[in-house]
Amino acid sequence: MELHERNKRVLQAVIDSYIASGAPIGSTVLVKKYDFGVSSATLRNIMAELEELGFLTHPHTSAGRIPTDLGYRYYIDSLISIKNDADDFGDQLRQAPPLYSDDLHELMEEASLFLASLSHCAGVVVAPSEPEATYKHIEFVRLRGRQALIIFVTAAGLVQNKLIELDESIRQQDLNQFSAYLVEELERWTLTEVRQRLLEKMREDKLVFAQLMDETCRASQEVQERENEKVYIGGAARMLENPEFATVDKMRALFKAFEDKYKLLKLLDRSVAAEGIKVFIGSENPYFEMQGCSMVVSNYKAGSNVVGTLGVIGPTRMRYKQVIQVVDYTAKLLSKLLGERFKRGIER
Amino acid sequence: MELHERNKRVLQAVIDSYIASGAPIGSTVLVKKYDFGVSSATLRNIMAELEELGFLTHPHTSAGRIPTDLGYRYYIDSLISIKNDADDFGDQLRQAPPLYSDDLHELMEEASLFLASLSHCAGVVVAPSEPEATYKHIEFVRLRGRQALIIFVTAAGLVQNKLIELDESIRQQDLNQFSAYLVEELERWTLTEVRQRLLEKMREDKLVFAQLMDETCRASQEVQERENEKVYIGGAARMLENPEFATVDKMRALFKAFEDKYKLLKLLDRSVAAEGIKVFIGSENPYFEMQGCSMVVSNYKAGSNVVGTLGVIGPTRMRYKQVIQVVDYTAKLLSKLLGERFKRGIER
DNA sequence: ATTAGCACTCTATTGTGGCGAGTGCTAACG
DNA sequence: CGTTAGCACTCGCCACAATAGAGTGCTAAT
Repeated sequence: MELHERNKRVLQAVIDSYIASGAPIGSTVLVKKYDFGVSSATLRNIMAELEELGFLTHPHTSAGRIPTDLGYRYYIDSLISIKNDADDFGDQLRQAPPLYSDDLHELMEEASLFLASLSHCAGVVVAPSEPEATYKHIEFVRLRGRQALIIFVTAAGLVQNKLIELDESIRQQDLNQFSAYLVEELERWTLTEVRQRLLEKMREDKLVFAQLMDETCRASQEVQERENEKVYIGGAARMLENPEFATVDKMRALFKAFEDKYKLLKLLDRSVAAEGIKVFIGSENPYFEMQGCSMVVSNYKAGSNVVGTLGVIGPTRMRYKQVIQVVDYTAKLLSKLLGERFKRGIER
Repeated sequence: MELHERNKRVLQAVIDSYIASGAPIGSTVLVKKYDFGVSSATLRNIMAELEELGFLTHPHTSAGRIPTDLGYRYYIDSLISIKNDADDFGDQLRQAPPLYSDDLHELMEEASLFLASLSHCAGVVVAPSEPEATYKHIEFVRLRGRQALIIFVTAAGLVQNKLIELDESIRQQDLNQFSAYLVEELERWTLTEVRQRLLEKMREDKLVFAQLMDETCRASQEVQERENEKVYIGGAARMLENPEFATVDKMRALFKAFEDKYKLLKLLDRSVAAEGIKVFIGSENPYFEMQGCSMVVSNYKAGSNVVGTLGVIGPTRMRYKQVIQVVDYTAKLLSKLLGERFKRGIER
């Protein structure tokens, strides 16, 4: 769909103004704020045209225009040109306090808060999912009685643990030996492969470690599933700063939606495949039935692999230009941190 | 302060009704709902008396009575008798889905959500703080280059980790040996004591492990501090169900307050000393300047030691009878879980 | 001490009219 | 034909008034 140059500029002006003020934009306001060289009557004609095309609407007869979802879509796809724009956000981004935690969980949480504070929306980070069983280390620690802790250290330096029941006959010494064996094998094979090899090798041998191996695989899987379900939502209260959520019902609906992390996860996972920034406007996201919300999401990597998704959820009327920069910057920042720290581990 | 029996009953009736309905209670309502055997005029006199004593107030001349903070205080201290009451909550509590996670972090989060869902308020759990350095296991895992992960397993089965820089000259084999040495010593001594002994023993020996030991102590301290700052807030959105937070400003203030976890921590820590349930009504809690909020808190234990605090934050007009039961039950439940699982570890 | 009765107070709700912003349409203009 | 000035019309917003209703406080009687 191609518009005349002037109409494009009008559409952009309306959306810019509306994003800035939150109030419907009338023709006279445009005349005063922008220099189109035409009268308000002409602008009215243009706006009527844009409305007919579905880019604008107005809440009632005697109100100014506001963008439709389609209008925002066109705005995002064709009208935003960050380069030329005065509102480059880079300086502020670089001045923001960086992420510093060395604990991966905390790092994710920091990232979500970072996103939130810079975008004035809710920040969302989906925990990194690593390819199956790329462990750097596996350790068994006996607690009391039959209970023991199995500890996994992933290639990315993430430490996970799970409580298991262990046969009393297995001594800590055996465990250490088994752990050492595993660690060595994991240099070359994945956990399931190791299991396969171990079973073959042991067919004639005693089967005491076979059970332990199964237990380990099961624990690994469970721990990984648990990890994959993690979604960090930071600064949800930031959303309340926006006047669109000024009614109690809207707020309540919003927080209800945030509580259902699983749905959110599904929604975000959809975007994991393609790289780059993606913007979902209002009704465009089917799972998230929250009205009037948009998402700006991107992927982050560890080394050369895409491992997770992060982004921002805010009102459809958000400062896309800035938010897109924030999300992009954060994704790159997180990728850099993960890459720097654990490059070797991940790339193997 | 002793009231006449009848006046007590009136005060209780007013507060019960107000908690149930949220609207100011008039004299005629009381006559209809309760059987005091007196007319509304007498009740008006009684209520005027109670107001003079500071237990009740009314928002404007032609409105019914609502409790003051002092009124609630008297209600909590003298009028609540759970035993006799029909609204025993025990059955519902026992029917609630239990806490099941074996990961301590998740267990805390589950507990906070458990509190929230049963109380319809926000649930808060302060992470357990264990006495200094009661570790069950310490492990070193080399990542790439100088980086290594140091992993602590506390007596309660909590796994903590911290990234450290390590001299390249130290081989993984040395690390394993050192770890084995530490684990053995930790059976009898705390980490700082081990450090002391090691330094004495090594004075003449090579000092390579002294540095590692220092690093370990520092990491331990940092990890512990990090742990002690953890506050789990579950179901904050539950608060929105209460009509008192129907205005946007209240909501915003509330969530702002929740975001400042540090203040909350301070507030909750104050109650760690004494055992049993405590109720802080409205303005009684100085740090938490949120108007119209009360807290019901208790401690939980691991074995015989008090290790943490948990509770509920909600509107001053909350169902104290139920909430007190919920908090008590949850505290005992969590204590039981921790005690069962890690009894031997903690008690050593 | 308790009660019935009544005047009084204050809130919440509903209805009304005026104001202002902004549109859509028409007719005139270059 | 695109642009513009002018004007009637629509609708939300706000202030104001009128009304109904709930509940109190006081007084006098029991």
